[in-house]
Amino acid sequence: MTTNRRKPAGRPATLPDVAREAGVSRSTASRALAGYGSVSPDARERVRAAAEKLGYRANQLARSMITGRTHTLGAIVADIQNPFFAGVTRGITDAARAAGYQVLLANTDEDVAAERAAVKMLRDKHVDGLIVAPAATTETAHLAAAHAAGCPVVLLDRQAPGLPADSVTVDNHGAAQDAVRRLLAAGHRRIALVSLLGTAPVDGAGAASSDPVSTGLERIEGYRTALREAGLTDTDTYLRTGTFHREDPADLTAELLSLPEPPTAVFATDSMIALGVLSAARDHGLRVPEHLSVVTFDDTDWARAVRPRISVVAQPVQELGARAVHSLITRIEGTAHAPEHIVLDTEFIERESIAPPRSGT
Amino acid sequence: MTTNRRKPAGRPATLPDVAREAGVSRSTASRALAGYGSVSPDARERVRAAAEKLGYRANQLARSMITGRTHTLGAIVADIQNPFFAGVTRGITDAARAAGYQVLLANTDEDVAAERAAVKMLRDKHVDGLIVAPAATTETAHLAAAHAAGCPVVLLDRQAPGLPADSVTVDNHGAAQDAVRRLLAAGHRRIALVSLLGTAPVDGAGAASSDPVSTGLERIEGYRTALREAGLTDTDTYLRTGTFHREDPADLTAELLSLPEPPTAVFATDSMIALGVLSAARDHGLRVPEHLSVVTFDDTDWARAVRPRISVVAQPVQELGARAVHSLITRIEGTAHAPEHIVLDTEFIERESIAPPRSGT
DNA sequence: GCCGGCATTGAGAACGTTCTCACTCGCGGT
DNA sequence: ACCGCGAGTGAGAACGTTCTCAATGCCGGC
Repeated sequence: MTTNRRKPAGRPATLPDVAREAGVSRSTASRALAGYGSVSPDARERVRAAAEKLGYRANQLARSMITGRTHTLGAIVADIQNPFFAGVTRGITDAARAAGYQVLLANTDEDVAAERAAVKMLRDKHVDGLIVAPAATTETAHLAAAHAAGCPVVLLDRQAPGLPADSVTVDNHGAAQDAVRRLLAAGHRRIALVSLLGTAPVDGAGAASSDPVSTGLERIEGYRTALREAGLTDTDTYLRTGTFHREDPADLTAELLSLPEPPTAVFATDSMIALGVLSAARDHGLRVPEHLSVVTFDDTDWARAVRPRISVVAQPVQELGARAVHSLITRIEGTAHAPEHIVLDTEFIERESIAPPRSGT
Repeated sequence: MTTNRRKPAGRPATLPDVAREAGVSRSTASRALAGYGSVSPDARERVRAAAEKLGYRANQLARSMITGRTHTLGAIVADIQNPFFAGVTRGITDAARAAGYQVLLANTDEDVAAERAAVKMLRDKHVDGLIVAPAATTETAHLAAAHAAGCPVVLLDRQAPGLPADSVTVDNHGAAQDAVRRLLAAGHRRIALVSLLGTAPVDGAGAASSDPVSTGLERIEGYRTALREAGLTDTDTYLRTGTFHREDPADLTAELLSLPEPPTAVFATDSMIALGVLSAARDHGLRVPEHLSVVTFDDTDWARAVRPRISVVAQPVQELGARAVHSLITRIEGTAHAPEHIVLDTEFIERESIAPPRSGT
């Protein structure tokens, strides 16, 4: 009974199949389905019916060959497991899908070489544009090249000075300054900052990382500004920065807490560092906020569920991703215009992790 | 001085450009670069040099048109912001990249319609295969269709009975049973389970969700088995299941804690539910583990940083993703074979969130 | 000297679309 | 009766590869 072998399809129906079924040419079928040019109502309906009957779905690869558009965006982030980037990625995929785009995802682990490789692969696949949280501020030749070659780039969360690309960030300096001010207002004077910056230097050269990312640096500057405002000139005594995959924030904190005059408050530059801080505090038998006040960037789900609930600088993570997508798509579909730098607002969420310092300073 | 306008390239170099530069035909250039057929050492070298000089990169779209392979995998998960899926996605992207594949990502929010739409888009883009954490157990026609049409599917974290697809899961029943046994061993008798299952039913029909996912069900069965083992026949008194986006795990827990005879221990079926449980416990002025013992699936970063540290059933999240990729790629590249069902081991990590119940049962 | 075989090569088709162009109608205006 | 025009249509090129196939040249064996 299955002798009729038209529809069952060994291979999926193509445009010629639809055209044949509808009794028109490929051109007319294409016009009818894509809705351009002019097609008689009759032909249009016959094509529609034929397409439906055969279960026709246009091959996007072939279409992309012609149009030069893949309707695919590349997203290059440091680590999807970091709640910040998870949220950002969520924002990206949702906004992209709403706009009719798909997202090709790549992790870099803050490694510039991995980022370069990712850009290469994504461009080979002809993504229409790139959303990148760059691993380094200065080594951005691959991004500049992509941009120049007509594959627009929008920077996410981080700036890259020389690059004529759009960017979507928050006011890290201001937000950090504000957070530290709150600690100062509670009476703290010995306020630490714990952060992780950049990747391990390639040459065994040095102490600091070779090329830290802008975000961390701005937060540190905000911290320093707040301290100076309060008349504290020695802004780096309690400043601890480590390197990704090398230092553990918990160790950095442990060292701080073992100081003769340990800090009474800690400012963590992201949620994963805050976890290390909390862990170290516990190991030292310190209670938050009685013995140690804690503030961190990023309002993760656990920050409002743990005891005490943690006061945080909340970033609009999903919106960050969504705005990046919109910037990118306007640039893809629109005309050339000067790079725009979108700066979104953060929100300080006061909870229970800040208290006045125990005894006097 | 820039009159020579060969290399500067208005458009990227194509194979004909390379062939011309090397003084050979397209065919030879293609053979030299792809490394098949036979090419003289001389020609091979000239082509290589020409390609390098022009900065030639093969257009993967065009290649895919011919070969029928895109070297792209589709990953369809419920919610990338859930740490479990974030970890799984990390495993997927890493394993895929190592194998020379890219990953197209889609979120479903546990919504079958969204899943269907995602499958459609991804197949239009001609992904070589699909990794899916299906939102429903029975509504899998779109997955079966993809599989039958030569777009292999591997199920991740969840089973779908009728589907002849590979799967990678953990032993949810056993792991849940083991976790509840630990609570029983600590002396608990009133042990609750809090879970979220399926999506809201489309018709306003009913109490329970229409088509819950296998994972949650298996965990519930494991819980029941453990209780029955211990001679507790009434296994559903403290069983609370809600619906995604409708019920809040914290509310479910709050209701349990307000019971005349409240549970002395709670088993959460994933980390986001555990957060709700913890939150509700805090709101009721209950301390963990003194007043309430807590165990959960998923070893997230915060579980070992908060006080008390939470005992968990750790799933090998990254490996789950990596194994799914490997299964999928062997099926893509290999010959047809019977569906294989990989079951990975979980590990119970004992920490500080379990204590004997306060007074008597 | 002839023939079989192998290495090397290039012409051209194919993949499934979109797009440009030229052609044929039918109709209304002059 | 003729022209112009617009709607509708189809032929064919184009996108940038891979792949099939036939042709060429060279070599050694007989």
